[in-house]
Amino acid sequence: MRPDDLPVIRELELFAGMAEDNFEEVMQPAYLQRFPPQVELIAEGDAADFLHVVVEGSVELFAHDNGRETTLAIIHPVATFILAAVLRDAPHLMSARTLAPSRILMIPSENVRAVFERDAEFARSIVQELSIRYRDMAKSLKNQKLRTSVERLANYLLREYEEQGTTGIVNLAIDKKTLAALLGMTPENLSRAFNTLAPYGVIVDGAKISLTKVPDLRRLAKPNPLTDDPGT
Amino acid sequence: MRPDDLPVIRELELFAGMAEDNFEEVMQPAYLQRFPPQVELIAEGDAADFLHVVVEGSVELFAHDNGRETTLAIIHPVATFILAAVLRDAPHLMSARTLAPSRILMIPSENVRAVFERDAEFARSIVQELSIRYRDMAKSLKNQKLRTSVERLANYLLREYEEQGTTGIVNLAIDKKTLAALLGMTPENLSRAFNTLAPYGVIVDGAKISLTKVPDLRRLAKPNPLTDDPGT
DNA sequence: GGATGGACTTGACGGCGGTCAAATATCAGG
DNA sequence: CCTGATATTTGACCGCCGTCAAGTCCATCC
Repeated sequence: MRPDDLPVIRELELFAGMAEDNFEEVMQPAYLQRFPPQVELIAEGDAADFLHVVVEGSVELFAHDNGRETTLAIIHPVATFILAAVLRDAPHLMSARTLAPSRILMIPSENVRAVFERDAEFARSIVQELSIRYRDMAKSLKNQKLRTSVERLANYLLREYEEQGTTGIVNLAIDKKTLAALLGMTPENLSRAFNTLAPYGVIVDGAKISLTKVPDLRRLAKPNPLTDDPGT
Repeated sequence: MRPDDLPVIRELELFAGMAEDNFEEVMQPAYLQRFPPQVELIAEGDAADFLHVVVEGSVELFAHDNGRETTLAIIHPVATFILAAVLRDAPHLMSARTLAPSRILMIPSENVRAVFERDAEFARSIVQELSIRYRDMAKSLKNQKLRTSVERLANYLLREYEEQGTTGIVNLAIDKKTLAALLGMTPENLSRAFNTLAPYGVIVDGAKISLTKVPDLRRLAKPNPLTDDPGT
């Protein structure tokens, strides 16, 4: 592990409050590994042996059922994933693969659980993290059940627009195929959804999306903090 | 509160492990109230002032966006709901209404949070509860994104079939309109979905559903523990 | 028993979104 | 710069599912 990685991880909400020696105990057996893109880190049904932290790159959480596959979330640095499975010592409900070249920190589950037992501050952080994850999942379900695919795309673009600093340009961090799966549609349909949004000032140039009529787009999307705002 | 209610609540996973005096501290300011059907207990956006426990009856969790409404879950006794909002002291993402005449226990959020701070066993239980809720939500999202409406209905029937003791009869505990919203479709479409399942031995008589060809139905539904099994 | 209202079903129709196939664009190697 | 592989777009078509409207069924209340 590079010496300058540890402080970044230490500053994660999840680890920020815990006692120093407990932090060391959790990190000591952990190891940081580099992965090329498209490596499957976790398969649905596997035991949750490690808590994962994306230190660099990005990770897609996806799942299968019948022959179909869908994307449930994209994890960007620095963030943890699959906490719930680790805490319950239960099989993973989702698979995970790297999207970009990534560095992943892997902490043995038993160490996480052991320190959770005796560090009250860490327990508190875990509860907050889990609550956020639960609420994000609830928002995704609302998004999926209550909106059409065009509305989901419009809201996604507006969210990225805010996060990327409200310049007129949104850069898609993931390829369109993955975006389609995340938004719950096929790549063909995503392409058509972009065309549908053209009259609302959405101009597509590869991964670079220009938004020239944000108020119009907002009127169409009707964003709702109780469905869209992540991490609250 | 009736004297025989307390032991039932005490036995909930969430409260079972905590110290007796802490349990009393949580329960002392709580109050148990009776509600007729179709009363809105919570509205989306409200502050989470109370942790709720369904002691008797049933409660529907639902949400709005644009003009649309959908059902996200049905809570049966004895179980808590909206834990995550309480723990984060954040606005509710979902509304809640009684479906049947119900008795609801309401525990002030601050008391829950206060005891959480100092009862490690209670903290542990909360983490387990939250993890289960998170995973159930993830399963719902998979169910919704990866299955057609007929498949969702078939899997719902098979789950009820198991829970109701694998007699050939499944009794719908909720009306068809609510079931349709829970499964993410319109009442009209639910009606058609039942017809579609007729060749698979699904016979509808009001709220009484007979399953006469369970193996056939199972072949169609392809149930998957990682999508269907609740509470793991 | 008949009337009233709500729950549920059925039919007609249309649109959203999926599938399949082909065209086009993009990009990494050579 | 060329080439194959991959990503994306487009067109044709169709099925699933939503909407609207009109039944039908059923429980409840005179």
